[in-house]
Amino acid sequence: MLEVNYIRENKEQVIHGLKKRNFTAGDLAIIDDILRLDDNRKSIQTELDALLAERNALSKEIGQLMQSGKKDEAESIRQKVAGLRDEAAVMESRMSENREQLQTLLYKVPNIPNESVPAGSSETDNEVYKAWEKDLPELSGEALPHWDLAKKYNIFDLDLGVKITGSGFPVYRGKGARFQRALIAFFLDRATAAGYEEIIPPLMVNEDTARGTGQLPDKEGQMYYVEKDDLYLIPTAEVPVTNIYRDVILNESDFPIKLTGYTPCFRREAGSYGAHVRGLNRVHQFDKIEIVQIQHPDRSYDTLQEMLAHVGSLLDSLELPYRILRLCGGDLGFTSALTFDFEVYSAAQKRWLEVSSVSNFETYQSNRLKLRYRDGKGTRLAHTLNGSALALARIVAALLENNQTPEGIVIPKVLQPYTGFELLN
RNA sequence: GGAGAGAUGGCCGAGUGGUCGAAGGCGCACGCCUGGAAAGUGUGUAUACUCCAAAAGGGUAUCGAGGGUUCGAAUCCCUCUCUCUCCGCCA
Repeated sequence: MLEVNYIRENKEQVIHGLKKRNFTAGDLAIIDDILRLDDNRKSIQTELDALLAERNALSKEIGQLMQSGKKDEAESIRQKVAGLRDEAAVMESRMSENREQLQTLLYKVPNIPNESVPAGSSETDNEVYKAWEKDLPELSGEALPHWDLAKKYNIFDLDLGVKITGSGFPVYRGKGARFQRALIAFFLDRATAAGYEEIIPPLMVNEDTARGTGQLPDKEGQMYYVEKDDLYLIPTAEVPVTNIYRDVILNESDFPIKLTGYTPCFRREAGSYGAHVRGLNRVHQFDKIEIVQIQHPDRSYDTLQEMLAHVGSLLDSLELPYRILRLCGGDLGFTSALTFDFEVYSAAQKRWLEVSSVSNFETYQSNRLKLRYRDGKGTRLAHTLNGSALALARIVAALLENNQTPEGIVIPKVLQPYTGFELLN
């Protein structure tokens, strides 16, 4: 979330940013509400602190009087302090009420979009940041979508997943399973080669962790929740991996922190059906390799570019045609300041599939995480960034479709050492 | 799951109602000492909020978390979480 002081000092900028997220004049009233509550909080605190200071001083006096045997004097002060206590109790409850209200409002304010974020209300307004310059692959009339290819070559089975679990839980088999494992290993190797530390995190997280990266309270319905133990299944490795640095104070020399993690990802994605979401296009469980960086605020946008280049190089290696979009204000995630989406072209479906999302959260997550660094004068919030590198299910879909031949599916060269076969048939 | 013990600063560890944001040690930083180092020695070394135009300097809170008793809580009481030991179960 945003810091109140930031909102106070950059009010015009904040309002400008929220407008880009299509806040109406009515919605924007929240900003003044926040500032008013914060003013209120300050004045209550000043009053309360003074009261407590007096109480502490008098209490100390009582102690001294008691020790020197002046019981009567102590008794009279004691009565005075008892009154102070009641006053303080009232003020404390006003204080906590006020703090709760303020917190609730702050949770409702999304991150301020970066200057470069285009205006717009939906995904159709996203800007093509880097187009695909070469020709798009064309397949013959017999080309099959990946769900048909999966049946033909026994790569994955969604019906079997329904039997075992429910819809949207694919079962990968044989060479399909091996292909999956090859992609994971390839992506992890490339990430570690690029200097990211490999992490295997827990797949379930507690409430504090889910709150730290912003899944709570905004996206509660997206996560599977294990009620008995009060745990959430992770929707992305971003959640447990970034939270490694929750409540941490770094030194400037620690930057950049680069982490990567492979995990299955669980998403409820309630209420989406149709041709659009067939096959692997949208499932409840999929594998993803995530890259996370924690960086000095002055360098986070360079880091974002570095991460874009990393994801791009993976797609280049896999010989997949892709384009990069800069998300508009209306499509930008709640916690993000700037997000680039990578889309891969699926020749059989004749559409672009989102395979990666790379974002700079600036201080929005770190404020919740209390992730700071020392800069000589005091502590400041660090910047957090993350990106998929890459999400498997849709990459698999695109590779199956684009690389299909009458003999089988051609495995990209870079993956062959991992699969042990050149043709998936 | 059952029984017991415990949770104090970056780390170890003292502290059972007032003089405790907290002894002592380690670590770290800076200085002295030294040809240089080690040893020795001196000083400093949490976070958040807040007051002040700012600096300096005040104030408040924080001893796992939350609540309570009290004029006053690291210390007493309650609830929760976590850790350790033993037993049970188990990949």
